[in-house]
Amino acid sequence: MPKLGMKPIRRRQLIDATIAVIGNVGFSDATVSRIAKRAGVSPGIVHHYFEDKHALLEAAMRDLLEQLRTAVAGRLALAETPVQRAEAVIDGNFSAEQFSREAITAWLAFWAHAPHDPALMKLRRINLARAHSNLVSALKWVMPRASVDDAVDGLVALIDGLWLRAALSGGRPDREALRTIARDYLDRLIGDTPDPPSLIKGTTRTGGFAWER
Amino acid sequence: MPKLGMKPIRRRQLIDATIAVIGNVGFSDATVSRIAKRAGVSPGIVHHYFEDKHALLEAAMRDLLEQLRTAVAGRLALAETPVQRAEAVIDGNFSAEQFSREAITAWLAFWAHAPHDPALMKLRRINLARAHSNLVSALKWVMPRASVDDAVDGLVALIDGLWLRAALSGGRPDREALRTIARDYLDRLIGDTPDPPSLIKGTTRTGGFAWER
Amino acid sequence: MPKLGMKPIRRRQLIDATIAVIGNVGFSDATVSRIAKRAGVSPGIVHHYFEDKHALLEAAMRDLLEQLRTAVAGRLALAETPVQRAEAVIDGNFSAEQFSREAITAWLAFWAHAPHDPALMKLRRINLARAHSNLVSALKWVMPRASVDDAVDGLVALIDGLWLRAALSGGRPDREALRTIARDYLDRLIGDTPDPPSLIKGTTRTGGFAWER
Amino acid sequence: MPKLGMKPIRRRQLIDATIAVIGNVGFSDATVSRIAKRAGVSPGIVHHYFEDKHALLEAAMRDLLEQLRTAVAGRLALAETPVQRAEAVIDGNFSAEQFSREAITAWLAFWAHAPHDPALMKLRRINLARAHSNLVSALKWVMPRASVDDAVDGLVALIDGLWLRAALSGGRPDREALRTIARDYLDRLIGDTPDPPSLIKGTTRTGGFAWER
DNA sequence: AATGAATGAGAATTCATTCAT
DNA sequence: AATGAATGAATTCTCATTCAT
Repeated sequence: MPKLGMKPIRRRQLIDATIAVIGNVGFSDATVSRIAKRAGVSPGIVHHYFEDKHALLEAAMRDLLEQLRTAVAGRLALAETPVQRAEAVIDGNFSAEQFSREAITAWLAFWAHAPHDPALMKLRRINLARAHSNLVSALKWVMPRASVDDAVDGLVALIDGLWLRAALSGGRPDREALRTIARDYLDRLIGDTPDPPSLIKGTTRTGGFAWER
Repeated sequence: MPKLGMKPIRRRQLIDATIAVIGNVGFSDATVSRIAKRAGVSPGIVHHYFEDKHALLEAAMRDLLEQLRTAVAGRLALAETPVQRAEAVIDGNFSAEQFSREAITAWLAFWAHAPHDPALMKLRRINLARAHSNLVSALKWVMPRASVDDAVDGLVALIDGLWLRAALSGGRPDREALRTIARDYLDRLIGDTPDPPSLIKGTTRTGGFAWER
Repeated sequence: MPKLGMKPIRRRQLIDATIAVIGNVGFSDATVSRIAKRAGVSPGIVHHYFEDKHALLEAAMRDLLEQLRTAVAGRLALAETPVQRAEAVIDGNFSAEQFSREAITAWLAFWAHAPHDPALMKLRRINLARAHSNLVSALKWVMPRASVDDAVDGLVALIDGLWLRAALSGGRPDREALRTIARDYLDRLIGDTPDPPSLIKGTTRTGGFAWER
Repeated sequence: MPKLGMKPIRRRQLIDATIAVIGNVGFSDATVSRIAKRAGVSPGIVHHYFEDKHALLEAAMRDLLEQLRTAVAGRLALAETPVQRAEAVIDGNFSAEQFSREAITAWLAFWAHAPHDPALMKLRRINLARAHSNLVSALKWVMPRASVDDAVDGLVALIDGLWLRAALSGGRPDREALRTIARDYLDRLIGDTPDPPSLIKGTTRTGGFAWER
């Protein structure tokens, strides 16, 4: 007798288990059996809910990125100035939800595998494009146009590098310290340019800077 | 076909092949057979020269780090000022020798596996400590003592993040662009503090800064 | 093809196949593949039912000893006098169930391997202790106490030696002839001491011998 | 430059190493490499002195049996009466030369493998025939003809069984105790039949027994 | 004579996937 | 829907044997 509506439940269990297992034993030892056991189901059932192992891995990576997107989006919605928008991106990346050890380690495992997996690479591109877009749309107001691209590249790289460090440091990562480093970099990038009041959300921008759009 | 003293030759061949294969197909698909084929030897011989697969992998990672160390050390030897020393670290990290696609991808694969492999983790720690030491000993002369640690953490993370980006971007990585971003971060960290003339190698330091040692 | 509750069935099949294969080709050529083929299953499934090859071998040896134990125990239950108890041990060891060529040869293979395998050695000790205990508890009534231990050691050794001979003689072993030799040794050990009537099961012992307890 | 006369030296080294290795790690783990290492030579050289691994194993078994033959023969030469001849066989089997732990364990390993190796089986047959012949020629003078065969079979089996016990007991085997058990069995077999004086070596037999030849 | 490099077959074991129930 | 039995391919590693030096 088929239980109805199991699909989303099982998929979620399996995705969570996948991230946990990859985080705990690494990509190459994340076997279907181990994942199934962690999810509390039999190994056979996995292929009922996912085409194959690869589809499960991809769904897990997708899920990880979706969580990140949500964390950033939530903060972006509250930001009122360009600088706050950039800070929202940073804060989202170092929010507690993202920053479990398992998740960070899994994230690293996925990226390491991406060069050999077009589907993961595609996710990476989408993810990167979103981060870029968010940061460019914020920083372009507070720095010379010509500097924005490099600044964004640097900021994204720094965030990634800090995640890498978190994944590779023993013990639980110190989110605050890492975030502070990223925030500091942001500060240095925008120099002492003040957040132009005219850019505050909801107001009409009247004044202007040389590098404004 | 020489029959004596093959050990160093074969070990080098196998290490190179390991890095290449990991770079090309990833950590989990880097089988002993594939590595042997790439090295042009039979699979069986691998265990003649390495205790087991793990020993080979570790030797390969060690080799990768040794290459990096050499690249940095060579540049450090030529540096005359603290700032030049910091630049030497950056430049060594983005030198052409290090920056083959295969090597970068392998590097990422190793780090992703490190959390599950004490031997790799140990290498990571040694490597990190060296980078820190090099940068601290340079930056402490050109910025307030209290800022040095965070600055170094940030710089190391940025470099790692830029490598990550290189590993994950299609096509061949643009070393110059990446290096420029790192150099720019360095500039921002030390502000407009000029390299104190008194610190130039070989001269006697007479003047002083608040944060000098 | 039943799909549930296969465990006991498969384990038995595999144990039987193991004994047969060891009996036929010897310990060193008893590969998992051969055993699986003999059991009519795929090589892979073996590890579904046994932790590893060693666990399978140990289970097989255990099974062999358990069969022997049962054969002896059944006969002991029917014995009414000390001498009959000793004879029960002998008869159990030469009963038809035990004495297939394959089983005897496998038995020898196991003992030969035991010095290098603590698990087998432990089984040997348990097995030996049981045989000793059975024989001591019988012989102590019919011979001087001081002679019992050596007598038991001799009897056990003779039985083992006769098994060895059976394993090493071509053709099918002549159980009867071998048993007769062991029985004769027993007779000589107890001399013409009659089974003391008083010791017959269920009767009260009234008379006495110097060596009675 | 070929060293002359290495052949017997190397063969002996390799045979001794083979027995030692089999005694220490068992038949299935006695690899050519291990044996070569134990003998202090390179693995390749083994095939210079022995056709193949099997030839080496056979030579080792042959050597073991030859040692036993010598030990018995030496004692037989000194025996003057039938009983002494039987005792010589027993004593030879429990002489110190034979009774190293390694040798006994190797002996057991060889017999366990014999059923699957015609060459070993042949050695076994030769060995057995010699023991039988020696014992029959002794015992026929001191017991009824009809009993001799069974008596010999029993004595041989007991000796084998005591070796088995020695191989399987921890610690160093107690030669004396084991020999005593075998001697006692012999005593019981021949009963109180005295060694007929007329049979003493070098004398002429005049009297007679019912079972004399 | 001797080494140790090299091969290739075969060992145990793992694992994604399929399938009968 | 779910299980766990089953397969067969692939993986790491071992080993007897051969061979260039």
